[in-house]
Amino acid sequence: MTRAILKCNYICIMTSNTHTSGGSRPGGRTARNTAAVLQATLDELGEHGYHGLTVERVATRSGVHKATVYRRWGGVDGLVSAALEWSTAHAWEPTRTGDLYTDLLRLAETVAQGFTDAPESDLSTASIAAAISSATVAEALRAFMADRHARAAVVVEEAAVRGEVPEDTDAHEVVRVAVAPVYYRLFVSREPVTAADLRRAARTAADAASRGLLTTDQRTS
Amino acid sequence: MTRAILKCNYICIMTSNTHTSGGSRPGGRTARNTAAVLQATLDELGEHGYHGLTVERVATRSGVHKATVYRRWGGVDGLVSAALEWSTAHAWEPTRTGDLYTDLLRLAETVAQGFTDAPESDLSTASIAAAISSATVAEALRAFMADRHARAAVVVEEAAVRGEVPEDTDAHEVVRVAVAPVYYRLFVSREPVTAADLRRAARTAADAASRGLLTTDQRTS
DNA sequence: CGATTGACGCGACGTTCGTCGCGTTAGTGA
DNA sequence: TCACTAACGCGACGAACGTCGCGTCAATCG
Repeated sequence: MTRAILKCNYICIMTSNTHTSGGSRPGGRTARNTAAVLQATLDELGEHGYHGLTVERVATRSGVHKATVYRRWGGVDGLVSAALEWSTAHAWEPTRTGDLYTDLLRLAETVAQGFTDAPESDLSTASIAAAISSATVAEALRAFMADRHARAAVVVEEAAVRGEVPEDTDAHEVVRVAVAPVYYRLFVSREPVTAADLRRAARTAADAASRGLLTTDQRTS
Repeated sequence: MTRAILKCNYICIMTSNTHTSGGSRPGGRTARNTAAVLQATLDELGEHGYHGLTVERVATRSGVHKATVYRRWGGVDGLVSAALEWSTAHAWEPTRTGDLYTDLLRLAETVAQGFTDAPESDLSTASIAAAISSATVAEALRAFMADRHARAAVVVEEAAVRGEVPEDTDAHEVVRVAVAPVYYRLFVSREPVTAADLRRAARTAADAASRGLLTTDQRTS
């Protein structure tokens, strides 16, 4: 399943994770192991989820010895963290349609799909879960989300240029208002996420922004 | 630590969990074990968090045998689920000040404190984490949140009566818009949650509601 | 091309987890 | 009060987890 994407991952990891070893010998075998292990981690996450993610299974599947995995990644959390950090390198761009509401709707749809349909949904969900227990994963998730936020903010800044929203609109806050309800339904209230919910979230964020409710100098009592 | 509250829990569990055994013998020993085990679960959650929650430790601390815990609760997820279901019974009421913004602010503050300062913060966090891996906990969390949502919606309905917001305002959506950013920062973007953030979330929800952006018949393209 | 040395493979070890069968205890109802 | 039986206590068991010491391999550099 999803062989094409996984193959892509394989190559990306091989070329981008030479720095992961950090030390003095980023040689071919180490990089090859890194690729195999992270690939196996993603596969295992897809089949058994975060709860069923085991170092022993990852080691067996990747062909790398168990002790090596423990030495280099420290355990399950380290594996998830490494996989998440790789995702940060995998650049992402928001779709820009020239209309703020539509852009935010695409954003919300991306989030919803990213935790349900998408091939990386298991990694995404695992990251949320692992970040609660592990400070390492929490930091990796924070960095990942900061990167995505910075990229997503572009759609709001362009809307400001077009005059759709005030100049001093807080782009990050607009993004938050648009996507937060999606995460809330997925992980907290456990309500289903319908297409109408996504539209409402995007509509609320866009309208609130255009009416100047989400400016940077908002002084709230 | 927090002995008074835990004592309260103890009594509540003893009296309210007679139905938990469900079957034909809700006798004194069973109820006593239930109280001891759930109490130990809360204590362990407070000391070691969800990641460090172990059936064996809960059994030892409660004085109930390990096999019994596995039989009745099935494992760690069952313990968290049972503790969460008890919390649902522990009725909660939102503070009502007569002003929608202030009420929503109190709501957001309650959420933020409920995951950081409060004595039950460990249970709350554990529930979010466990619900990702366990369908049982997910259902318990859904029921819990549905109850809280229904109770919180009152502040919006009263605002509608006062004329602060349109009659056809979607009370649940207003609550969602007010609290979702808090959860988002806590568990997803991993940003700090400041008092200003809480005020902004409440302000946005209150303003959006008063301007008719959150009505039930909102037809979004 | 050969020496160096960091990373890896290997197997064994102690620990913890979750399950099982059986004997005992203690609520329940006559 | 007494028999009944559901629930519990108990100890042992296999399996999986995570760690360790040691021998080997291969990437790097002279």
